[in-house]
Amino acid sequence: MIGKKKLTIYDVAKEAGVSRQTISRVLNNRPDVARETRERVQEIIQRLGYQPSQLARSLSQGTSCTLGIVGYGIEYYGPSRTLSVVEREANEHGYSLTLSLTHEPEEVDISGLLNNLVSQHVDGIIWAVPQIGDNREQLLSAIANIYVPVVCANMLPHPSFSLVDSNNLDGGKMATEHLIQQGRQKIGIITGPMAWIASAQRYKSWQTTLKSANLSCEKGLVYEGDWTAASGYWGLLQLLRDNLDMDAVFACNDQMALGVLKAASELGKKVPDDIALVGYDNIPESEYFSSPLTTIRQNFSGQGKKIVEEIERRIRERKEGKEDIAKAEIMNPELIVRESSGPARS
Amino acid sequence: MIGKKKLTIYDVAKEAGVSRQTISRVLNNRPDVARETRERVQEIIQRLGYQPSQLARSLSQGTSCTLGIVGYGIEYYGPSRTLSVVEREANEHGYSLTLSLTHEPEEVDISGLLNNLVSQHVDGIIWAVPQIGDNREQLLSAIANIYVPVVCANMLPHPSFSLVDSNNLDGGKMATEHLIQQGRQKIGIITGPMAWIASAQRYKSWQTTLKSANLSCEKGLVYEGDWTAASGYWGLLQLLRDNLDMDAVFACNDQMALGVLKAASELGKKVPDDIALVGYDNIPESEYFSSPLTTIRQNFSGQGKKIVEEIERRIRERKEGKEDIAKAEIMNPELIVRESSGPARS
DNA sequence: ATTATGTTCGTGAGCGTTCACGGAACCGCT
DNA sequence: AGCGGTTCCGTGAACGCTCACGAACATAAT
Repeated sequence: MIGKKKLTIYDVAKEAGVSRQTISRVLNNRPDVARETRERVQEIIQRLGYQPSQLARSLSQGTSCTLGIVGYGIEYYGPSRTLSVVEREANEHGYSLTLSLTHEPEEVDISGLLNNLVSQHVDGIIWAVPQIGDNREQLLSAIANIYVPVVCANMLPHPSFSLVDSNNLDGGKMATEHLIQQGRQKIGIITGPMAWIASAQRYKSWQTTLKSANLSCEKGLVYEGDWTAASGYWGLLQLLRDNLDMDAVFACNDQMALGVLKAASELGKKVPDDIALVGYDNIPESEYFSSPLTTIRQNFSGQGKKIVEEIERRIRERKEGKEDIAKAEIMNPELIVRESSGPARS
Repeated sequence: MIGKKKLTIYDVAKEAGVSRQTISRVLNNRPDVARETRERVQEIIQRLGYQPSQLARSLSQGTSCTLGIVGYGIEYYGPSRTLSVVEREANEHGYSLTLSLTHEPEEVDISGLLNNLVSQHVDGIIWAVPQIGDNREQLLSAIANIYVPVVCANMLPHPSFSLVDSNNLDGGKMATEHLIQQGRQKIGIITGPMAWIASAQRYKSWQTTLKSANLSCEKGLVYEGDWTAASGYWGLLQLLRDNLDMDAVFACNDQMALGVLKAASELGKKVPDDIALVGYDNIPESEYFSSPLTTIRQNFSGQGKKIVEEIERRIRERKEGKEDIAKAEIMNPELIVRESSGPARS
């Protein structure tokens, strides 16, 4: 259909022999149009295949029914799940999504990103980039010049934005306590990059939980990974070299746990007999690892729902002239027990 | 920054004591502006933090610098990789992305989806939903009413749209031939859902390759999975029950291959000694499976690049008044040999 | 001095909608 | 006949920008 021009409301009006405003009224289900006229217009719209321009509508109404979403790492399980759910929910609420991705989280021009979204008149912004390094500060200063509501995932809370997050402190605690309850005495940890707040929190929980159980949490039991299976593999090698008697590992995501399983098997260590293992995320594959993985499940789909609900609420309240207040919601993760954290060899 | 109104070009013009057109010229780097004026205006824009409305621009210029992308299954590795690369490339070419996802590919209103994108005046549409069931026919009839270029990933070619795909026939052939070369005699297959064209193609290649090697490809060697590790697990159980002497399996994605590994280990079958295994996709984890996975790598990042290049070309050629012709590009996958397909037990 | 050539800038119109207003036609009632 | 109240519909303006045109002025060429 090359060269065919887009139909406008005028074309429909001419065809129906009425004014553009009458067409507009039909399109928006307004009263003040005779039933006979309405039906005739609807028929013509149908026949011509006319589609009103959302663009012109946005300009005229001052609201675009579009949300901007900034994401990171959507090739990984958590972020892509969140994005998927957010899209579905947004759609259900009548919103389209404009997608921006940060590919290298460090050197990104956050202010430029957000301004770009604002220039497209998005009604709200979802910031789904995890807190890494100082990007929270940058975000805060960028938000200061923005007049649409912002909802974040995976940040420390702040009054300038709404927050929906999963409780990493709780998750880390559950994982560690579970290993202790299984009778493990020397529990190592393979963290994600420490610049990630999620990593830091899980690590901190591991530390405090061990401390209060009077177990060792010395530096030698910590390996900083980078979320990849490779780093889990090398992590276990190093931890075991330094701690021959280590009998459990908390891998801060499931991919690294996979690497741990591989390394253990190469070293002739049995999981869970010799080494108990807990992961994080509950990726669908984790149940089918060589030792089905005990892990922490985050409620990504619930998080996605909350995110959209929250942004919808703030947009609505603004429209009604209320002062919208940012809310924070921290969701609880859940321990999924499988075989990888079974009892120690007797 | 609640309540602050968005600045318009008029605000800047008033502040600078010139007309809106002069501001517009500065914004778009047009000539016909005195250097002194230009610098003064730029300074004022900076100081006020003025951001031109992309919306108004789109309406006025008839081009939005926005691409629509329809995706499916972004919680899986391939689609999310593609999306990520496409976003980056689009950005580099100055395009924003409007994201739509189909969550249940069967009952989706394709025409409505595309019309929705068109009503937002996207300059082009990327259809990144795999061919499943009769969605290609639906897509074709929807495209007929659309006047922006469409580029598809993972479909059978057609003159109505450009195509960037990975060669599944080749991939299936490489996998199967490799197993034959390794001396395997009875090679089963665990496919994805047969409604997916990708599944059907990989299956077909498996079949013809075996036939021309005079090996069995009977129905009993085929199990239709659903891409999940679970289906790989059950698939191997069933295949081995029906074929005690089966010595190799082609799992049509890496997740299912993981399930196969699990089932094999439970049955006491060694991989690759008793059963050789080849997967498909080369997900990052596959190297760390209990037996490092031989698999077929698709060049997702190359595909993403081609997709954006192609749509950019068609948009450009249209703008120049040329008649843009749809192109098709089928990229070759690559065999990655690891241990899971090693030689048979002597 | 006159004409041609640039340079710099402003004005009207238009992109495709919706909003706010007002007008015409009809009804029933006094 | 005159009045108020509905019901239905159309016109001007606005959203924020760009395009096409032309005006004003300065400079250079004849």
